[in-house]
Amino acid sequence: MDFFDHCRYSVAMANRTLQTLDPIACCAPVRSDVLDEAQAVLLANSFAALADPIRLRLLSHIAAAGGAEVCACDLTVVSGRSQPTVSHHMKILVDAGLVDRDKRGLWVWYRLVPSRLDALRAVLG
Amino acid sequence: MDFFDHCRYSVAMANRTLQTLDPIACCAPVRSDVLDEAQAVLLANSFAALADPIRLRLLSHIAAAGGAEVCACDLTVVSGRSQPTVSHHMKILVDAGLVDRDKRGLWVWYRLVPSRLDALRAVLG
DNA sequence: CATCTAGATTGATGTTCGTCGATGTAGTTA
DNA sequence: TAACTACATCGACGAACATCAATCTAGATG
Repeated sequence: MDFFDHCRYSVAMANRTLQTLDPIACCAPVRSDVLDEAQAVLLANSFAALADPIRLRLLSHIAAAGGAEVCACDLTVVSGRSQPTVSHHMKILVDAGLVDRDKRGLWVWYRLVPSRLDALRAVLG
Repeated sequence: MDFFDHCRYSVAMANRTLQTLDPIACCAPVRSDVLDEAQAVLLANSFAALADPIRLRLLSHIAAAGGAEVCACDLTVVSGRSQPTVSHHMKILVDAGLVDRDKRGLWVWYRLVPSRLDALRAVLG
């Protein structure tokens, strides 16, 4: 089975007409991607920050503050994890640009970065 | 430093007025989350499917087909990975509900599930 | 100065993940 | 039937991750 058999098969099996498409483009083994390697790595890193239940709940808690800031001292209770673990997860959220960190005196305050979430939403649209 | 000192400190340091807010709500150590544990686990699983550069490029390639289907046989070249690795990643995308799988004859065809991506977008908004 | 406190960092441990060669399986071809 | 093909699964390996006790650091307090 050669290249054009492959094309014909795809047409028959997909049960669609391809008259308006270039028969070469329809089966080209290499197609130019929307995402290049570098973009994919950056985006994957952002989504990885969201790929943990604890971080999602921490983020949700901060988001629920409605633009106000949330004290780090409350987050251990919210997440049910130890202080070092919460600190670790918050660092990941801050590094991903999803949350801003501000230390004032002994306490650390976090607030959402809505533009960063908007950017991720745009990627999914 | 007691509970109310904590409140006063937060007010002073945040340099914001809190007249319109309940002083107890402002510093409540436990606040009801938007996401409960179960929701967070489910969502984290979906985002984890997007948290890999290879999977993002595979998804992007399928999305670039504009609603049409893409043959699995093209994806090894697109991703630059071995056939078992691609199969592994596509299973994760299918299990996450982001992609539909259809085997016809010897070939497997994938297509995007836009509603699933929309659902994730809604979570970020 | 010494003491106390909130949070970051370190180090160690068990788990999960990405990867691919080898093999299995369903479907096609001759 | 036997040979071939496209994809899935298995098994193993190294890398990355989540977790927390112990420790460090910066800032406040006395």
